Amino acid sequence: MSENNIENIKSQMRRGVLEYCILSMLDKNDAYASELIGKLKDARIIVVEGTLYPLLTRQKNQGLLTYRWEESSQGPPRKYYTLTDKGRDLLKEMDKAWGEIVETIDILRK
Amino acid sequence: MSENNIENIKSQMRRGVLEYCILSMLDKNDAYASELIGKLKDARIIVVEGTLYPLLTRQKNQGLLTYRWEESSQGPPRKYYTLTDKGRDLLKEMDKAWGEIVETIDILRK
DNA sequence: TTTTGATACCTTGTACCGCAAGGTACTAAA
DNA sequence: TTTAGTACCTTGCGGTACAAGGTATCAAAA
Repeated sequence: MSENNIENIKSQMRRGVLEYCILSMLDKNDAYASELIGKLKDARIIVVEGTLYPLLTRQKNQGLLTYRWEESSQGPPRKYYTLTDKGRDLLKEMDKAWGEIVETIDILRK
Repeated sequence: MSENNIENIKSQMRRGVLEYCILSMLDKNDAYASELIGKLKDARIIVVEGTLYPLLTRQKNQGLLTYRWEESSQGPPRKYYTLTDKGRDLLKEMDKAWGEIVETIDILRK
């Protein structure tokens, strides 16, 4: 119950930064969806497929990302996503917005 | 258009921390809704009434808050909210969760 | 005394988004 | 030829922020 509650809270907090995380990761390296999910899990940010796929599609439709298909040596082909210039610009704005929020919370908690 | 987009992003980011902000503020002082809205606005976290009132009611129903009515020298009576022990406990968990997320983003951005 | 402005409470309808669950398809190994 | 692993994607549901509109109290101005 309390477990459930805090999980819910964490999920809420993640909500706001998920887009930011995706763009951040793609800023460093192109990646495909399953890969991103794995990395986020490692970073203790749990995301399920039903969340990520629509998100990537949304970002692509907004012109923040593009993708290309690449064959895999094992398994089906992968859809590698790449940040566009527009995506990079937005990422910079997100950096600023994130910094502001962190700062604000810091002040509120003192 | 781009303006709109970044505002949306900020709104999303706020989304995850709003509950946390409310409990944090009430941890320091009892307060009533309009007062909280004002303080959040000062902290550059914009929240409208239609967001805050249901949120406070939700937190109250979860046993995180209680309230009492107090007369005002000018204007209608005010509903002062107070953190419960349960609310304080949850706040501690939120502190931890928030710290983790900030740390994670920090790593992802490097 | 009635109207206006400020303060404070609250609700309804809409849109968005994360999640659970389920589905398809390709490849390799058993 | 069936099973396991990988990778893609969609549908339905529930929760939540926001826009907009509504009610009530009090004090001061008209």
